[in-house]
Amino acid sequence: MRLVTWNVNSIKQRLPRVLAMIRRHEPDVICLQETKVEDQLFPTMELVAAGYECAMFGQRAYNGVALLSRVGLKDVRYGFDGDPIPGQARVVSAQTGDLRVVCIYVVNGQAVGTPAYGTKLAWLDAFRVWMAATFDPADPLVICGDVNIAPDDRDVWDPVLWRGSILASEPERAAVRALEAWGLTDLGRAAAGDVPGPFTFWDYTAGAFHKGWGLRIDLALGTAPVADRLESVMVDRDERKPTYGEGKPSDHAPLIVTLL
DNA sequence: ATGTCACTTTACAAGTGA
Repeated sequence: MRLVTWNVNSIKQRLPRVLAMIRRHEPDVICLQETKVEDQLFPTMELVAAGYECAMFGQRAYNGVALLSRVGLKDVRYGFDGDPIPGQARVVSAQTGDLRVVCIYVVNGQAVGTPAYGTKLAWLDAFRVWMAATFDPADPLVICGDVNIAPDDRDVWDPVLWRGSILASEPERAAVRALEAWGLTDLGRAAAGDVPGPFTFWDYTAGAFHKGWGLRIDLALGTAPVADRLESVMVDRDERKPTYGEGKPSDHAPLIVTLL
């Protein structure tokens, strides 16, 4: 079983690269974030032609998530009970194969101390409460998505520069730990050990990718039955290269998780 | 820190969010 999670920053702009990624990695399940499109304009035909059933939860211009599977989707749920900002499309989940997959796009938060930052922390808490009330950590479940948090200093390119700032602040990191405490393992960190990264995001500005200024903010968090099946986790960094593939890159690269 | 991108609009440049 192979899963990919990828913040595509507009599925309309990124469709050729998504189709090429599918040919390269042949994932069973794909979690997309920042699709930025209403459901009726989602490229369902092209992805069905590629072999995937599609559950999309989108909106115009902002946010938007989608869950694609070539092993079937059952019990699809759109959003979550208790969402403090229910007008924003950020979570879609379903049963696929033997897994419950929860595709999430966490609030960015803009900057520490802003209203958006408060919304981010409130959203993360409400999401955790819903998860705990709805699912059982003894079951095979994985949360995949753009979490917009680098869990610790190994997940930022310059820990001193990033200390305390948005995406790396202690309250954000505590929110990830609270999710893990419910019964989830950070599969990317489990695979990498103490090696920094692997980064999944490089800012578009300042030549960040070329300079290695990356962050690991796209995560796959699995319950114990999933963590026990972990074979490998890798990042397809080629997808972040401007010269690779068709059209411009997203600012995120796909995270590929393979389970036994 | 700042070599960007995508989207939207009493649109054809500028604001917003990332």
